[in-house]
Amino acid sequence: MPELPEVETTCRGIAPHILGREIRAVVIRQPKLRWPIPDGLDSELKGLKTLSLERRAKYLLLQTESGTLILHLGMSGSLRILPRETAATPHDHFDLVYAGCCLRLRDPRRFGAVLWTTAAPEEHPLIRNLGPEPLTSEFNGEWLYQHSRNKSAPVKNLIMNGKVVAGVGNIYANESLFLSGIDPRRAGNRISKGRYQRLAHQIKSVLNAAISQGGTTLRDFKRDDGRPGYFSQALQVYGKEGHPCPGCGRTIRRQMIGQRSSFFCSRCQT
DNA sequence: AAATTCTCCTGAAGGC
DNA sequence: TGCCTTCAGGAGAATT
Repeated sequence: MPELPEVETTCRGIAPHILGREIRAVVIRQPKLRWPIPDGLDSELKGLKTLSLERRAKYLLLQTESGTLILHLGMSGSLRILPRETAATPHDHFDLVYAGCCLRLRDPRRFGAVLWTTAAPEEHPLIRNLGPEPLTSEFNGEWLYQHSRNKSAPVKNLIMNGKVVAGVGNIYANESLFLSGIDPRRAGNRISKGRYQRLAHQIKSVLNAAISQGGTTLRDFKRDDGRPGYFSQALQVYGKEGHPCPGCGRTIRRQMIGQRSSFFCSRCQT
């Protein structure tokens, strides 16, 4: 599924094709995504230039002269650049047609979103309350420590809470907790500042590593999207129930935490 | 306020 | 081979 690194990879891969280019047409084949694709988007967008494409959390912000298109890939979404508007398959819900290419959203499970705002995107309700980007210096162990003092819920919930830090999904939450030796079930307010510093460091480290792997898949935008990308080779615990822990050999456990599958080693993670 | 539950949807996987 | 059931998963909304 597209987590932050894949969204970042998508952003970098697509931007060169659409920056500065004019949107010639909009095709909406299936408006029923997580929220309906707004009516009248075609007349709204037609003729506008794409000024920038940026990632915020797992959102992509496509800015034009008169507003911003907010895209989210949900858990099965993918964006591709096609040389031209070609025949659509059943889950190709949305196209932005440019003069020289077509940007197409495919999303079988339709958890994604295409929204439009004419206000500053950082003020949009979906963006406004997001915490800092995990790869910025604003996000660090001190930040996690400060935001965990009144949280008795598991630390895994804390780092997956977008108001605390934006865009850390299930895979990277599991991985970073393993790499920092923290039990995902441990209450947020029962973790020392030093351990939070290690955790913040590992979150950055694992996201950066995955982004650089995503970079190697850049050319492969046609890749089917349901399965993990190349970074799956580097996963230590995610999806590894029953496998030996890479650190100590004990069997990796799986347990639901906050309605999410969690994988960990009960010897290495305390 | 914090924590938990519900919800959207469909491909994949498992059972028989 | 094929049908039926179950489940995962991002994240906002509703509920406790």
